[in-house]
Amino acid sequence: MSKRKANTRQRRGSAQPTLAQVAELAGVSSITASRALNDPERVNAATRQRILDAMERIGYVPNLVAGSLASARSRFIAVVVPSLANAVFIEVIQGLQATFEAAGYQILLGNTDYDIEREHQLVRTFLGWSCSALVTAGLRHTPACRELLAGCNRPVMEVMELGEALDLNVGLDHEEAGSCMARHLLQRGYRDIVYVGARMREDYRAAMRYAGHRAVLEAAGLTPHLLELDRLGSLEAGAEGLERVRDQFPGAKAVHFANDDLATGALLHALRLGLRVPEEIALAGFNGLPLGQHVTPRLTTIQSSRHTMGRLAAEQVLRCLAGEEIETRRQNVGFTLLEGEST
Amino acid sequence: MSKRKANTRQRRGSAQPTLAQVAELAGVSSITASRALNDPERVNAATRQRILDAMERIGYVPNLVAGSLASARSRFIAVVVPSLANAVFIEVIQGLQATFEAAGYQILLGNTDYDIEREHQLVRTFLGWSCSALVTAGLRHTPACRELLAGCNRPVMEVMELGEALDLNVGLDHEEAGSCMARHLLQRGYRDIVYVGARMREDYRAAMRYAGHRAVLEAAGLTPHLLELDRLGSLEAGAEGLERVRDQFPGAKAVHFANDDLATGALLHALRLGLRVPEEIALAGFNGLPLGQHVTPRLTTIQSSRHTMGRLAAEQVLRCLAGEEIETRRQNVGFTLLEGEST
DNA sequence: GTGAAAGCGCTAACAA
DNA sequence: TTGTTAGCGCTTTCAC
Repeated sequence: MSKRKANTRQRRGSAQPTLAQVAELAGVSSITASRALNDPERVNAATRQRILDAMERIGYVPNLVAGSLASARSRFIAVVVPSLANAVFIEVIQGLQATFEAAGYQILLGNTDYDIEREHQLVRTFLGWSCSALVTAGLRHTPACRELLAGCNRPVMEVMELGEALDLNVGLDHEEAGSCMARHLLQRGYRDIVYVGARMREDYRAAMRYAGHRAVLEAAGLTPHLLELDRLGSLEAGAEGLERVRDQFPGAKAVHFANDDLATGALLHALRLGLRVPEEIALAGFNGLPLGQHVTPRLTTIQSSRHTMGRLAAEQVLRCLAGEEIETRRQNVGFTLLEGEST
Repeated sequence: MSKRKANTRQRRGSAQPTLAQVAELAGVSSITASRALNDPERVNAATRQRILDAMERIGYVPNLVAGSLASARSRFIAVVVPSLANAVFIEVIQGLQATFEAAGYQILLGNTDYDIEREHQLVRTFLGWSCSALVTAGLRHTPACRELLAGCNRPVMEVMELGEALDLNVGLDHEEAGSCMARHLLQRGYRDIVYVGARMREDYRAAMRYAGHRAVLEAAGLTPHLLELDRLGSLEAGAEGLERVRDQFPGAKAVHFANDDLATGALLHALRLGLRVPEEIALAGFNGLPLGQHVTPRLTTIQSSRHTMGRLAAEQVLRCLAGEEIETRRQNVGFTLLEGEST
């Protein structure tokens, strides 16, 4: 055969400097260069400095994809939420992010738009990225998704509500929160009470709160009234809710809204209409968003600790990843009734 | 030597089914199984079905890390924002996410907490993940970060403001927005005007708006007054801002706030104090958040289109990734003055 | 339409 | 403290 024709076929070189090049420049093997980054203590200080200098010199950026493939772990935490339009999820994400990023983990964010099929698909994708753990908002999944989560051999954290969790669980009891507010309204003397929800098949935690609300009213011998809006919670929807309550339930004295967006929207709308709150109509919400606490009258609502929920969830997952023994796999962050002047 | 002792050292098997196993079960080679997923047209329909059945049967989840390493591309889009506490960034992210996810890309979200060193670090990390493109909020980066972005050979999109961008740019002219509001206030007859910002070294776009505001006032022969708060914008901070303006600038007739959170906080606080708006004090904001449009009086503000900004940015990046020729690398989404009753 | 071989860039395991 | 070797699971290239 003619000239030793190298059998190296063309390979798309990303043209990025590699660890091997760093190692060569520093006069060490690539594993030593690797250790200089990932396990600095195990490398001689002078050697390490030479390696770091070499990296600097050629502009080395570690290829994390290759590292993950080799080590079969990534520093990704998958976070799956149903919506980004709701401040509540954003705050949970903030709590998660601050804690995970401080520990060197990256968040891989997925938005299901309240579609559990989409959730399943996102979970598959994230598992395909070898994420270290998964955090999902809520306990409801498709059977296939549950199976995937149960068998993935990674910490799985379900936040927001409490219940039969797959693995770890941080949240609050929404039914109890609904009851709490209903009891408050009864205690204030209201009898004609309407609960207003928005897309409760999707926002099923609002339906749980309604269940608690309803149980209290029924136990008191009252008829629960329900109005469901066909759009997600917003100030706009709250205004519409108030209009429709006045139309469909003219005798209503109090309205228990599924969340603060709705309740504040209704409250601001009432002020616009010149309705006296709570004299003519009392309004209550859920979440304890800052907004409701800045309007006059202040909104009566239930304070949930979203940031804490995120932080606790992240801490628990990190503990799990560190191999620590987890004693309490379920944590109840509770809630507080904020009595404003709107009831 | 004794028995053919297999020289296979223990390797952490992730124990997950692999494409090779799928292929074996389906009686094809692994590359065919790969094509059944990534390039279905090139595989015989019956064969493809056999492969998909096999995947289903053994619960195959594609290892995207391995795929990315082999192909040197991921379906990640890095998105770097300075804060998640600000609704504005959330809405841009929503616009980006909806568009990118629909095109099969995942968002890798980074939060710099207004620290451009942290931004640099995040950009390195994301490049290490072979992200397909990067989106950053703003044009300000460390020199090293600029260099990294300029040389990374991927689409780089800078959103929020307009200017000397590295590659692609979608945003609005903040200086002009500040001028626009200042002109509005002058036109309404206000002369004693205070601009209230919050941490403007970090939120430098607020400083740009102030520059526009200031230029208009100076051109009109008026003295610009500035009050800077040492915390990020919030309803709470807005209330404090109003207090401090009344204290430090007793003659002030109008307050131009750097954003709607501040302005609405001030407006709600004024209502609480029983101050008449705009008779005793006029208040204006920036962003056009729903909140300001639901209070009475409605807040005069500037509407920016965050969702559109995100969508346009994503569309532009996708076009770039598809290899299309980009004619306009800079897009101005503009803004609209919303005249409420607060001025 | 399908397959064989090579290797993406890194790290685990073992060895010195 | 450092190095050798193998291979993570997939896709590219080239060949049929």
